[in-house]
Amino acid sequence: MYPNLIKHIRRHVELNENEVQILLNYVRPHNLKKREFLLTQGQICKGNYFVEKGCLRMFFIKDNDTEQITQFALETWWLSDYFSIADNTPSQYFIQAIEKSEIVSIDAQLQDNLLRELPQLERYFRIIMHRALAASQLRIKYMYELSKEELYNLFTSSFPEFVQRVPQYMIASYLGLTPEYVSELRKKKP
Amino acid sequence: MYPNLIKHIRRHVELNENEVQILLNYVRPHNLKKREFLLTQGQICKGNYFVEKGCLRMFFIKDNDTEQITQFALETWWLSDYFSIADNTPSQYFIQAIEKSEIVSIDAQLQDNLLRELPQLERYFRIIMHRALAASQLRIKYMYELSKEELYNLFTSSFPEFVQRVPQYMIASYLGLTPEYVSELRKKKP
DNA sequence: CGCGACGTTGATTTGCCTCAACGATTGTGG
DNA sequence: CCACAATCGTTGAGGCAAATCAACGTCGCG
Repeated sequence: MYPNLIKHIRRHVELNENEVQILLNYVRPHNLKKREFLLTQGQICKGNYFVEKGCLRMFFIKDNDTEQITQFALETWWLSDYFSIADNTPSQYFIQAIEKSEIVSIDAQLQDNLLRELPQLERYFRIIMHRALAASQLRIKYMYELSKEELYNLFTSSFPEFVQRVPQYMIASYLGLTPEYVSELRKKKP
Repeated sequence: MYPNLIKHIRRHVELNENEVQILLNYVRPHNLKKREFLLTQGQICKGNYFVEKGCLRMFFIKDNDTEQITQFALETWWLSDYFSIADNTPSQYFIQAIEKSEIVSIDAQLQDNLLRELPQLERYFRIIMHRALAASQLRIKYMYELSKEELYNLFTSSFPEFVQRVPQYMIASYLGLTPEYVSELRKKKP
């Protein structure tokens, strides 16, 4: 049951079999088909989502009616609208499965109870949030530092397997450039 | 002693007088003059910095030798290179006082011991990291969503008092635009 | 006073977008 | 299993937001 989640937690804190059972009372499975949604704009984001298997994207709609992807999540990544969860405010985002996916969620309402029962998870989630924040800081640095072309080259050489897995226009969207321009860049250096 | 820090922690978790004393064993004051540095590029970031009074900026140097500001920190904000702390790797950043400032730091090496002595701080820092991550997600959304002009207008109308406090070229740098262009925007709508 | 830090102005350039049109591939209902 | 429509990627022409470059005003401070 959720081997990736349990393994991931145990990489950071202790969790015996009994405690695993307690945890399981608080989590919910979501088996998603390709293109199925976990969250849509206007809803309050109710969960923190862990990818057991598959792949998610988070995006919002810009004024010109195009989708702007802000996050991907692969196996063992957590994904959520942390602003909506923190302030209990309607989300601006959609979260959608890019492919058939197995997701585990922890309900935001119940998370406090869970953390009271298993206090070591305070530590686990602190570490997870810390790492996510580090990643976010680095990403912002790249956005300031690199041209669109450099961003594209860095991303494709850092995640070659991922680039195979998802359509090109999603990579383009995530990097903040147009599909047309990605095409131009690909022609440039094959 | 550090009234803002204690008050800030107590806004999120319980902390009695005895526990405050324990905390004080782990924190260090830094009284900074204007332009003094807490961190310079190449050092491993050793602390998480809380602004009791004053104002910090974090920046790195781009290839064209210009300073790129990535973060400001005002009173009651925490600031650090979370990547350098997490991976114990040399920082790419400088952290500098913009004005005379009183900073409190928690040493990264000792933080684990502190958290073992005061486990409720696991919760406090989880919440802090969560909020910082929410802010970072929102900022990335704005970077994708808004033009430079809209970014500038949003920032100046959101933080009018802060805009008075720091030189204009720093605002420009943080928003990723040139001082010349800020000048043009200011002329446009006074 | 004079020098360095800060802001402004205008001319020119460019990275990347927009728009429109056209292949190639995928998948789906009849 | 084929027809045909989406979906996805490519190409080229033209345009614009914002950068670069250079030069000059101005203020505060040692």
